[in-house]
Amino acid sequence: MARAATTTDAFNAVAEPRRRQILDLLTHGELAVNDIVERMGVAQPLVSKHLKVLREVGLVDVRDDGRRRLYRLNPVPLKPIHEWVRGFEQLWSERFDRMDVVLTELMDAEPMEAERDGRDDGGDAAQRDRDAAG
Amino acid sequence: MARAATTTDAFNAVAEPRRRQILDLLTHGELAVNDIVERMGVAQPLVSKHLKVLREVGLVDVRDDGRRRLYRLNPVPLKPIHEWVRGFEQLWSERFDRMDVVLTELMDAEPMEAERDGRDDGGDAAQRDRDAAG
DNA sequence: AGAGCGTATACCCATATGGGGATACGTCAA
DNA sequence: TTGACGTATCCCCATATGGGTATACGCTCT
Repeated sequence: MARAATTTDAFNAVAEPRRRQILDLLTHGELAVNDIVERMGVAQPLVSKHLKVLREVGLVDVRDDGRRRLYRLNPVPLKPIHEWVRGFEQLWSERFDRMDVVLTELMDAEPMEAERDGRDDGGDAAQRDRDAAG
Repeated sequence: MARAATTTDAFNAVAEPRRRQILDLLTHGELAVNDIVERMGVAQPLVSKHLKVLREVGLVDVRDDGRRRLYRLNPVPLKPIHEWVRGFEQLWSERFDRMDVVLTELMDAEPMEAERDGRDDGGDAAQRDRDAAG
């Protein structure tokens, strides 16, 4: 075997930068292939291929408009990704939790946001038993 | 060219199911390669390879423990992913239109937080002008 | 019908991938 | 030191990929 088909799930579909870019573009609303081609500056066939992948994963919907095809974003398949990553969100905040050194590190590394507010939404894996760690 | 190197960014690293699985496992705390091998039931070299990728992307840290190597999760590189996907979060709720139905849904779907506290870190594309959509 | 535009496909290539098997390397146990 | 264990690497393969170019398909307009 080689690698799993990219067209399999959103995770793979989104792993490709150009595909992400397309999704970003579609965020602004429906776009015809050519619009995307222009905005991305890549060959049309390329765009069509990427769109195909996105279509197969369900990240975009198509609509015929005369001789054009309007693509529309369908963010729903991103949900699993969001959910999965969300499980780790607390970790990169809580990393402090039982850390000590880390605190220092963070202090001068990124003093910005992303920590306070003890949200414990649905972190499946994440905090389940991070105590088993130490 | 072929595809971009998987080792390039977290997006790619995480596109591989096994790699995600490893990260999930590491959620419970440090693990030696063999632990992972057992829990996943795949060949050891395979695991080592995946770990290498994860290492290169910074998703795991290694620590030497005698003849074992303990791997530890480092969720930080997931942040960009989280942030990117988060930009779409609203969309898959707003999809119905933009605020009407959604409001209701939000009400009883996630009464929690997750948006208040005006962190607007990386919501690049997403809501920028979803009004251009209609 | 014919011309032209917009898009999808087909085909070809180079390459990185995930996986397998064997093995080298480093560390601990005798 | 020798042997066993734990892990990383090496080499090999099949395959899917992203990209390029050419072309086929579909629709619109004249």
